[in-house]
Amino acid sequence: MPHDSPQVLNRTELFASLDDSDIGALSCVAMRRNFAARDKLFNEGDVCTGLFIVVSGRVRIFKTLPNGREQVLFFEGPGAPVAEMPVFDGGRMPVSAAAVERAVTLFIPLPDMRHVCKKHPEVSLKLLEVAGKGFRRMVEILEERACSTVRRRLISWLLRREQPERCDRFRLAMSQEELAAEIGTVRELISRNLARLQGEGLISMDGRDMRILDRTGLEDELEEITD
Amino acid sequence: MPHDSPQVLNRTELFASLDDSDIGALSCVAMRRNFAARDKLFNEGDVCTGLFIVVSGRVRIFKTLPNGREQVLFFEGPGAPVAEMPVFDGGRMPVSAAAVERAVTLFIPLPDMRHVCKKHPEVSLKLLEVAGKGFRRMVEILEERACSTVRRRLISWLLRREQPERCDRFRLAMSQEELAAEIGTVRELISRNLARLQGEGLISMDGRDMRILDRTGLEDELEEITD
DNA sequence: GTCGCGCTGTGACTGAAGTCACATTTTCAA
DNA sequence: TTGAAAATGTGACTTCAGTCACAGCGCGAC
Repeated sequence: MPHDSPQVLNRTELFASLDDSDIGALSCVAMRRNFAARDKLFNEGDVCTGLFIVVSGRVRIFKTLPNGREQVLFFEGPGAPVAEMPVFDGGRMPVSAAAVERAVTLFIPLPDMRHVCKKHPEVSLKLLEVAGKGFRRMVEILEERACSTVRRRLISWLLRREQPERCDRFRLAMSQEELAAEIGTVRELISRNLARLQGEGLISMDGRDMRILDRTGLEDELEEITD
Repeated sequence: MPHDSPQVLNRTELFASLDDSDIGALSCVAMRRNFAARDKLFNEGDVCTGLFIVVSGRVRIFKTLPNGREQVLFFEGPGAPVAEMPVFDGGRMPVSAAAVERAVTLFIPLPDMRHVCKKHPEVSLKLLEVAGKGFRRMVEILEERACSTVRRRLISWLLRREQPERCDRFRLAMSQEELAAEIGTVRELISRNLARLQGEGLISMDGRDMRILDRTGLEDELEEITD
């Protein structure tokens, strides 16, 4: 059912500036692609044939390291473009992408995308904006990995993972293995550090049900100089 | 002497597609800025007011980590744009840049740059291409830092640092301190690892004069599985 | 129920990275 | 030349990440 694509595209930041006829044209070439949880959108090394727009669900962008471990780079939700960057430099994908949960996307083939960019310079500017954010995120990851302990990264993750204020209880939506990948370490260290945080009275946990007991205590620890 | 700017801009990949009148217009707004060795072009956190085009000399792009150490991200030489990425997302600079040696640049203010991009969609596409390369480089750095030892990174640096084939002798153009920053470690480990490589007969050194004795031996070691 | 399997907790160990302190060498300017 | 500052070499030590092995535990399939 491609007839609802215009509504979707309209709402994306990327194409917000396009008029109806152009949105319509885009909708015609955009292909709906559905993915089950954990399905791959593409793999590192794949030739880049176009970009995806997330319609529903979330997509995990990650890099598989030579030692077999994974480093999660981004999560993208509805409205966000995926794989936008390497589209324009002709190279292969440097990272992989997989659906976190069942996800729907629109796939826009590279030639069509180029065409839109030429016709609407604002779209290129938006893409550059997205690229900029991606770059900032990479710098952030590098910084975190370069001089932060697993404990700090875990605390930071615990604090950042929910936006609503008084949401100090939540359920871990993933295995410790997966959490480890996101933070850039191994399962055992997650287990140990969670246990230690619990022992120190900073959090409590029952299975995957977590509770933050001393939010300010955790925040304070992040403030301390890293050195 | 802004009259030679057209020649310079003409030769950059970024503006190669512009015609003479547009190059001329750009030249008029481009400001020549000279930097002595080690001068900063800009600092992390600076507001982004435009982009630089390197005319001569080299520029080092780096991130200062919270623990006071530096991680070098890129070196940019003549013709390359610097700080192109964050220009378009309105944010502040996430990284710093400094001249390696005496350097000349052209500074193009943000509004002018935006104007050029709107008028010449190809320039945006080129910028996206540059951004893509930058992203790949960041992934590469992340990969290297995440699962490579200092020894491997050092070997890799020794082998990659010169393109001509039979150039197994060369002079270290920087202090061990600076090399450490580039590789992402500290001086002492550089010193130790160089000493060890020498002890193993893989290289020899006399002060900063280096010689690669067993290139294939070094290459072989890089091949070995990282795990 | 109970068998099997994936997930989790933990102790013991290894090895790399980084810190500190200090000795030694180079460099370069007066 | 020489004297101070910068750069380098090195031993001893600490900390932390990661590995291995193995012991529960929870839960669904049958």
